[in-house]
Amino acid sequence: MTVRVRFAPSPTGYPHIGNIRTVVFNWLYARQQQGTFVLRIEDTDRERYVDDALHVITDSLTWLGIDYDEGPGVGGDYGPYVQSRRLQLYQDAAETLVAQGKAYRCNCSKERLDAVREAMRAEGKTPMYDGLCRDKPAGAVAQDEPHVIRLKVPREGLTTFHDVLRGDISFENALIDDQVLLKSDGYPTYHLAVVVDDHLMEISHVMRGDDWIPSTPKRILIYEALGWEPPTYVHVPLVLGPDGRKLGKRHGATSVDEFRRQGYLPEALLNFLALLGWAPGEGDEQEIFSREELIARFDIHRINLSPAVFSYDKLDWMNGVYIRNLSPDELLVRLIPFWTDAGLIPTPVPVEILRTLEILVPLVQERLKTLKDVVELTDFVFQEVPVPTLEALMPKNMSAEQSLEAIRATQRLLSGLVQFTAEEMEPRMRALATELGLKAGPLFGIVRNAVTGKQVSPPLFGSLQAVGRARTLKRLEVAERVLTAHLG
RNA sequence: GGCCCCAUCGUCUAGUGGCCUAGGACGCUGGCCUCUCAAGCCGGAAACGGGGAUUCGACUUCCCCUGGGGCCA
Repeated sequence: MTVRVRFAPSPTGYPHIGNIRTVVFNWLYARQQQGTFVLRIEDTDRERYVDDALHVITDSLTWLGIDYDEGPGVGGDYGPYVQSRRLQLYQDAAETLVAQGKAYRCNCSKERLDAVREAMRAEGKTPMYDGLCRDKPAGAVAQDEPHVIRLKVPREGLTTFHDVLRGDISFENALIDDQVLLKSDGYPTYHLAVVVDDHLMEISHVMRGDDWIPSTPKRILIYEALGWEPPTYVHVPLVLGPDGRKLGKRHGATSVDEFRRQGYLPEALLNFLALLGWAPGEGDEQEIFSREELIARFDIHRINLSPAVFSYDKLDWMNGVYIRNLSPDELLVRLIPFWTDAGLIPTPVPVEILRTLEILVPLVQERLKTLKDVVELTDFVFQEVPVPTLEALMPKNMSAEQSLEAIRATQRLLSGLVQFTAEEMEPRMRALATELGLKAGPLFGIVRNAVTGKQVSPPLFGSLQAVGRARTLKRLEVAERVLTAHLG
């Protein structure tokens, strides 16, 4: 059997990271089985429609490297792939069921439905439609008067479906409402549209969050009424926030686009998501997987059953691993947008600044958890730094006189260098420390504070090289003045 | 509230009756390295929710409870 799976988002905004994890599972399965991955847009809820959401969705998928074989923009033999252009198909399906007596027209008013529900609730029962129109003779509600079409759900028995991961799951029909299939405006309800589309698009596996389990019997009943074979269901666990609740807006960064802007690498995010609820097992302890390895090794039968908490800590670690594994050239390319977005460098990047960036990249590579971290780490190269405080210039056990002497000696040393490079500086500065009777640490610390304006910086001499001789000396002068002023 | 799903370190997980004195990873933590911070290396603390049943033997099978989550209202 050919595997055909789909991602069917509503165009209501940025795809959510929890849903994307499920998309990753679908996509990995499709690629591994050499099946087809379909993108379908479920836009029948016209009120929630967000303009341009389609692009947001496809951009997110593209960025993550999730490609699709059929869908809006790429075509396919099962189109259209946008539900609002398939309305006739849903109407036909609903009318067929009415003609066969498996569904019926219902013209109950909203007021009556509310009253019915209220009454049932008062009795302590689950509010459901009472079936008034169900028992009317066929044709009692005319086709041209406002009405909805409801499914005639069996009043007794069980509806059972098979889930690949959990086995058979059953629900009592008596608890399932005579669900509306077609609304009075001719639009399908969500479940009817999905069933019709999945069937017509020959979707073989429906892999979705397990929060959909309770609605599955409704769909099975529609399949049965239409005489169609349901797909294979794989309900995967939800992704939870750190508070143990279904991951949502309240948990901060949750859209793919936000992760991109925060400086996560798509390959790291993909790796991380694939491991949320899945592991290779069999004693294998590998955690870093390339895209190809994930495709080859993914196994839907090994998807965990329990929900997984999204760990930003682990994602940060994994992102750092991926950053360290990049070549310096590749890292530079990925870093540039973050420098420009922060306003530290102009676009396009002038050649002399590019040289500086090339110096910086190896210095920051193993210090980055996210690409965005580079901004805070290297801003001193592109901006003025604050005047250093006295404390910053006076390490413990050092007097102001000693500090001043150290800074003046450093100024002389750096001005005299033939080449202003880290390689030239380091051995001489170490020798200088010895001459001054200091350890390297305190001396370097003074210079670091004076030139970078920070207690913590990338390796000192590379940083000085990036700042350049003129500005380095200027900043040392400022520090010198701070100390002379203090000494009066 | 009704129905449904789930249950190994704080988190992600390995484990499918004896290989478990429960393994790995993140995080936390002690140390080494070291110009700061990282990275790297070595070490540590940290879990089978509870009770029955099956079995010579249960993390692993079954039942109940508890807990968490979800859907509907």
